[in-house]
Amino acid sequence: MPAETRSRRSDALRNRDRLLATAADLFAERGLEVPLDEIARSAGVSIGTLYNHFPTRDALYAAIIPARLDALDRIVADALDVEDPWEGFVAYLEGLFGLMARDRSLNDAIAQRRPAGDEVAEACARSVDAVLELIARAKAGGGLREDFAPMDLAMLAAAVSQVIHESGDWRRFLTLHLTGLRAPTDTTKGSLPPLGGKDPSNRVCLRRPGPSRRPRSR
Amino acid sequence: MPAETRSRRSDALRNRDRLLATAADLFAERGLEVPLDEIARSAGVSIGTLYNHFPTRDALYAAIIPARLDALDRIVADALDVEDPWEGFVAYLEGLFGLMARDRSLNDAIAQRRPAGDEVAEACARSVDAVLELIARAKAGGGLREDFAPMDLAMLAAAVSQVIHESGDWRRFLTLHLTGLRAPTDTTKGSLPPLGGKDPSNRVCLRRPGPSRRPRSR
DNA sequence: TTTGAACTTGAGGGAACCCTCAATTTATTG
DNA sequence: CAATAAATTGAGGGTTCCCTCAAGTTCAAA
Repeated sequence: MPAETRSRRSDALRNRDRLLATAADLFAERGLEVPLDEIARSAGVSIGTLYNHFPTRDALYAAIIPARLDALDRIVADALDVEDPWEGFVAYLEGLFGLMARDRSLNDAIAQRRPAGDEVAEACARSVDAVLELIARAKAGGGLREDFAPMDLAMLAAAVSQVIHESGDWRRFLTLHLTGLRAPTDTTKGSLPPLGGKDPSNRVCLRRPGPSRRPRSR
Repeated sequence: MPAETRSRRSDALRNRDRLLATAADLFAERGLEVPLDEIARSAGVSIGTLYNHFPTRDALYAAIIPARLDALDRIVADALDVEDPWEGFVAYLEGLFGLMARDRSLNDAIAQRRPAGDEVAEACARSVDAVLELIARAKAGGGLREDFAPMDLAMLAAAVSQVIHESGDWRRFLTLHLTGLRAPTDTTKGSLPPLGGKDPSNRVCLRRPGPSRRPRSR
């Protein structure tokens, strides 16, 4: 006889889906601390059902994360596809922080470095390799300073996460961080990208400073 | 007759002092969220007594803040005393963040922009003027980029606060932010300050990049 | 020393959130 | 339509922290 002849009940599947959808929304909007009671209520289900499907908050979050991780993988892949090493590095940062800005739970998850579940840890490890590659390439041919360490990226992520949290203009902040606060000196005149405070089409400036600017396409 | 003929009881004064000292310690060490029960217990006093002296958590914190605000005033004054405008600006940042690193409650207070009490708000306003002055001077003669806005300072404070919170090397982060991530180009070769990862005498690099470096004393 | 006001105490009620489990309902299968 | 396994339910117990207040204690003035 087959291993399992009895299939999952339809209402259980429906409830599970509802819970996941609701939790994803609430986590993205308000962070990881949303009361579980509220998630259950919003999903039109009792708290007991929530616990029935997901014994812990982490289990619930672990069931939501994969989609975000896929997005992250895509961002990393895209960044690696960018020809110019510096632009690729910046594209990664922009993608990652954009994701964090759209989903507060990512923000929280990073801040409290508690990788809810092995799957997350694994996916992080997966992307770490790619990120190291991005960094190496940016150092070799993109003008990233040689003493830049992975720790600096972690600090930057933490920093930007807080800027996002306080509804700051994180793109502006990132641009500042990438280029520094100093005005152009006589020798580097004109090398600073604009900050674009209120610009609705807010993009981090990808261009390298200095005279050697060549347009790039992807 | 005099307005108040009856003096405060000695035990009340003693308890108040103990509460303030204990709360200052705990707030500095663990942030603003320390349970009030614990503060009372640590002070060797009942929770009722705490509430008797300080009806709200904010009232308690408001009674603690002045010392920190004085320190902040001193930092601002010292920064204004620095001759070189850029160095003065950096000295202010270093002082402010150093204060935040030593006292997690400052960190929290800034993060949740809830200026526990008018006194705090007033002191902030007081120092804002001086800070604007520092910024203006740094722009005029210190090479601070012209498009730097107070908002950028607020974002930086938020960012550094998170770096501190996660036990990051905030001096390193600050140096990076001040100078940017790009390696020296041909024209600016040698202008980057060292990051000093494990250096125990960790100071933010105050020197201006470029050839025009003159030592300075205070 | 007495006395009254000032002060302290800590049990306890309330709120928010967590999690469990016995009773009930519902889907599926024969 | 039973029969039964699968799911759902929500009241309730646990924890932590907040805050109050009636009863008790201590100071200091007379």
